Amino acid sequence: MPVTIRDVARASGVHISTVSRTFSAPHLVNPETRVRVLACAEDLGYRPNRAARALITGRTHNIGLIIADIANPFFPPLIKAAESQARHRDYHVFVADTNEDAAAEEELVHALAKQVDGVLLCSPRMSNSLIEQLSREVPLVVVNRQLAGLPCVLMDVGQGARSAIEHLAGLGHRELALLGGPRGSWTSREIRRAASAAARAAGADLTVLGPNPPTETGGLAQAEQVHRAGVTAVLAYNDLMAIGLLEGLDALGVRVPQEVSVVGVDDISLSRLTRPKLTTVATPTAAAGRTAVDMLLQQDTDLPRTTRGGGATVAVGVRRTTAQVMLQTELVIRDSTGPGPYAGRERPGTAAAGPGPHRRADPGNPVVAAGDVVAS
Amino acid sequence: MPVTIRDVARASGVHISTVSRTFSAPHLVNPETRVRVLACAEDLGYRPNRAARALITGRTHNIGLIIADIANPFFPPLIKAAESQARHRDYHVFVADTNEDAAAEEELVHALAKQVDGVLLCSPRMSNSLIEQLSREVPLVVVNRQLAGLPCVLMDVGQGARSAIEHLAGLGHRELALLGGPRGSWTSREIRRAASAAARAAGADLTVLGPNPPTETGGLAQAEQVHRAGVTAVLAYNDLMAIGLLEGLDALGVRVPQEVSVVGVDDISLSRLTRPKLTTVATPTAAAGRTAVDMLLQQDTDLPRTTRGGGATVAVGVRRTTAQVMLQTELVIRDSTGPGPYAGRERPGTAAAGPGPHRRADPGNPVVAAGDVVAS
DNA sequence: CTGAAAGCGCTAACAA
DNA sequence: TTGTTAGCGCTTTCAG
Repeated sequence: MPVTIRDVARASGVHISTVSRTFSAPHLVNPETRVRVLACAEDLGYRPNRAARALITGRTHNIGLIIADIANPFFPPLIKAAESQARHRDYHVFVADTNEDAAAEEELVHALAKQVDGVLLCSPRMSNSLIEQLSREVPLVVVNRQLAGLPCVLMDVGQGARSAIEHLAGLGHRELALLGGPRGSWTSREIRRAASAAARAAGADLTVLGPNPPTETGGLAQAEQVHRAGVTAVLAYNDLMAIGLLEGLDALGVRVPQEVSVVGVDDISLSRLTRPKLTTVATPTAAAGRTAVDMLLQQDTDLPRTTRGGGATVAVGVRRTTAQVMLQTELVIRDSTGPGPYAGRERPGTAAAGPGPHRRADPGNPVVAAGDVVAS
Repeated sequence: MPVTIRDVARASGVHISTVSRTFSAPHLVNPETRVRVLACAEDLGYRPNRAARALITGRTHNIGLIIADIANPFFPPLIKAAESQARHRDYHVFVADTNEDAAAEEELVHALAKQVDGVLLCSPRMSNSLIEQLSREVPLVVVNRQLAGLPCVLMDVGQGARSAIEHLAGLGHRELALLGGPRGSWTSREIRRAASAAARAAGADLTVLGPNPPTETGGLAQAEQVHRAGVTAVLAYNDLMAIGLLEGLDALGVRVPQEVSVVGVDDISLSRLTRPKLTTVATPTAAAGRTAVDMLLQQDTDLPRTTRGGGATVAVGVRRTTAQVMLQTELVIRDSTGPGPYAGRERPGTAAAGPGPHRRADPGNPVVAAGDVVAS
């Protein structure tokens, strides 16, 4: 039933290799033959079998996308952008969900390795050394994790956390808390590092609570702790946790932002819909997805996979280019942050309202323009 | 570099066909040989190449998942459940996003057809006849669309819409509006049909506004119309639109539920987070994903794909079983609905508060238990 | 129970 | 420019 190259060859009266060439190297075939073959292919509804093709070319034209949790609203825009970008370049995307489980990540990379030309590892939870090891099995691009020898797409959450803390300190908050993210998260460490430094610089205390699951429940569960700790402002690992915290504080009768200010990270679409609307550090998720795919496919074109004869695969020359791209983040000030107990004191210039609200601007297409290359 | 069946054969001193059997028909191989082969495979890190295998078996062990819009929060839980269920059964999932575009759907089915054993079409926008035609190219399971000859997973939004309208009428609303969904959506038609009938039965007027894009913006854009139409209660095609409407009404200074009641459909996680919390018809998205995958794989096991000799593919006997599964929905009453102008009049028994709030219960694993088979 | 051989759909030398 | 041939990694008859 499925129509193969042979059917087309028969129909157009040429050898199958001519049909093959018509699709994979059209310039090597006589224009007249080409149109005839194309016509036959068309009305037989022929489509090359990519898997069969992959067997010999070594390129599947598929990529893998490994995601910690598809249901976490942070990821869908990234998935969508990655899939769209991949498809524009004639690649298809396997999507796999690991449920935030490091072991599942490893297994998935193995399972997908032979079926794809490369894998995007998004917010991985496994160790750096394991990632490096896996990268010898299949080309990898890592999102939200910095690794020396590998191409990475990073979001500058450090800068974001700093802005958030400065915003809060500027509003007169001195007792701050940080709701940490999950164990193994590079993002969580970055936020913690930057937030601690910024708090110190601003002469504020920062209590770290966590690690926590990066979910609404995770935030909700810490509401009482936050309340008891007597802090007046909280930075959460992500918006989901911030929203959970909002709910928890509401249940405890704590008013936001009058008694406690809350800042999230990500700017998921939900954050404009809570009451109060969430102040948050916007991360360019869609751009990250596009960029990561670009980097993976770039690498893919650079690296010849197979050489005929002997069946041995020979890595020809080209060393992997391991650019690391850092995408900018931006503090979006909404309604969940307000003046703290020291407002107007000690830092007169900045205490009033902070800078005017920013709107998140999702960067456009170009890879390099989307961020700064921090290493290569 | 990639280790093949031949490497394992060499290492364990047997013929490649024995290695092959060790993996695809272990019972046909001497236990002692088997363990030896397995051991060699293990420490060489051998994994069968599924694409090569597919070439001869006719089964790729992949499925395709075609989604109108990954970023629409309705879909991620479905994708997650489908991917998880597929993987449990040793299948991988291609995910593709169509941006609500019917033409893209068709192209994607073609593009994926050869690489998968079947495709899940979720909330398709293309015509029934086209879907039927495509189903001759690759096994299809359709979610949120009813088609005579094809396996479908449906959610009983008709019942849901009826409950919603009855709930509103019971609260004393007589002037109702329906925000319709996108053109080509079966769900939208079902809701409209059921809502109209229920309104008529309750002696209420129902103004239909639409079609609309199934997004927050789509709902927001209709706020003024709703206000101007003078209705006191609105049923929206989905939660996203309902939430947009909430925002729009808020901007117009219209209070919910005091002046206008709003009901959504889907019960996306967001709906518990808006203020007021959204009353909505919960749809069992995760169960739909699982069920659809089950039906697809069931079909896949039923339908032998290839027969050796002559290379012709022969459909052997078995007719496709085209069960249609209808999953239950449930009205979840929260804070966006309240008494209307006729509260307490004319229908004394029901006007007060309606039935107590329900919590959405996501049905468990089993396919058939998850709903009623309405046809087969 | 195991080996030999053919071939899935396709591409890539090599010859003509 | 086209046909011939070998073979990608694997499964599956068919003999032995």
